[in-house]
Amino acid sequence: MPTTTAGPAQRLLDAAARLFDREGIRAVGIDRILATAGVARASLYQHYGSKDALVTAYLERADRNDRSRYRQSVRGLDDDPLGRIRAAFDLAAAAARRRGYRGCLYLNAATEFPGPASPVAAVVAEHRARQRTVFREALVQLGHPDPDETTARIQLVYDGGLAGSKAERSSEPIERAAGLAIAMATSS
Amino acid sequence: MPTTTAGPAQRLLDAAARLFDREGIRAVGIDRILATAGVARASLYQHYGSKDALVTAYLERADRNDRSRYRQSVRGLDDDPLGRIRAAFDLAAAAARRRGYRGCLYLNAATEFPGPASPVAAVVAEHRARQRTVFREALVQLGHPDPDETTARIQLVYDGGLAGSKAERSSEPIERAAGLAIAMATSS
DNA sequence: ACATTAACAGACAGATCGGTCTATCTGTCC
DNA sequence: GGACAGATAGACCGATCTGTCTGTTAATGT
Repeated sequence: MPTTTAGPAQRLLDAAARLFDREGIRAVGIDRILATAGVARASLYQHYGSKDALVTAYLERADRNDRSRYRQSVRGLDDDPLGRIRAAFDLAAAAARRRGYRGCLYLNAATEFPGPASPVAAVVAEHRARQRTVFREALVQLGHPDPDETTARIQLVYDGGLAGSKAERSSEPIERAAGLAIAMATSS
Repeated sequence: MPTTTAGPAQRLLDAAARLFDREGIRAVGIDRILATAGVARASLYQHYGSKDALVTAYLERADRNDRSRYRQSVRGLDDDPLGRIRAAFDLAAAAARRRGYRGCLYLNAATEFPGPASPVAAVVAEHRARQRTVFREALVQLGHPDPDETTARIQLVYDGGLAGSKAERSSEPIERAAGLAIAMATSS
């Protein structure tokens, strides 16, 4: 059995991710996704039930992928907390260097689907909480005197870096944010 | 002649701003705007020609309003550059304290209308350039040794503050950003 | 060989989208 | 009073939206 081609559910998610990332969620209709994925209309509703459900599935998979990429890039850095912080920013910087970078995928989704009750709000909050945990654990391991405040500051420059890189279409802001974050983490 | 009620053009802009700010641009259709403004369909196309044109008019008016609010809040601060920086952040913090705050209006618009060719991209870029000028002039007046890099850093934390306040639905991030910006501006 | 299942194609429904049009009404200026 | 400009209401257009439905085809397991 040579690799079976990816099933419809997978292909739908792949297509949705590509289109959502490039053009935004509301701007992309079901038909575009179906055509891109080469999947029948009925299959989408069979597997996901609605576009909204597909959207949250897309966000959740993105979060899973981000987490796995991060885990892979910090392999062997258990004793290098600063390296882990740097790795988190490096991943963001790599994303920002890609053509057509549109900034933080989660904040973008929150922009298109406002309201705390929205299912996307939960995914976004979870993503950010995990992100904070990464920073905080590194700071604690570094013996930083004020890990809470510094975690908040690092997330601040992280957010600003992504927003700036999006607006200026340059990786410079997120790289500058990385430098500031490292400085914050190592200062007194 | 007692104040004539605002004309259709004005009412349309008011209604569009209210709805766009709360729900996003793509999420709001023409009909909702017309109903909210109490304006006839033809009047919208008479005055603006298209929804896209209304959107850019909305952005441009927001920018004008922001600028005027800033100018008013720095009246008398010609010799207090630090006060001007603080004023800029205070305005943002006041906005972040309002219920249903959705973050930077311009970045949100850029999210919904990606593409450097989009007419909103120009308005966003202009807004950000003017913002940088405010910071930079204050830093120069302060005699800061590296106004360029510091301007970039202040905009970084400004962006991060707005993004964080949006995501966390709290004014805390933008207030933290204000503190960092002041520190950056006053440090050697 | 046959039943079951999953995916397929595509028609269809109802709503809404942005945008155009006609026709009526209201006020103002001459 | 009569022309005119601007605003009104609302029908209408084609396109597109999400979602449902019918029917067919292909693969699977027993």
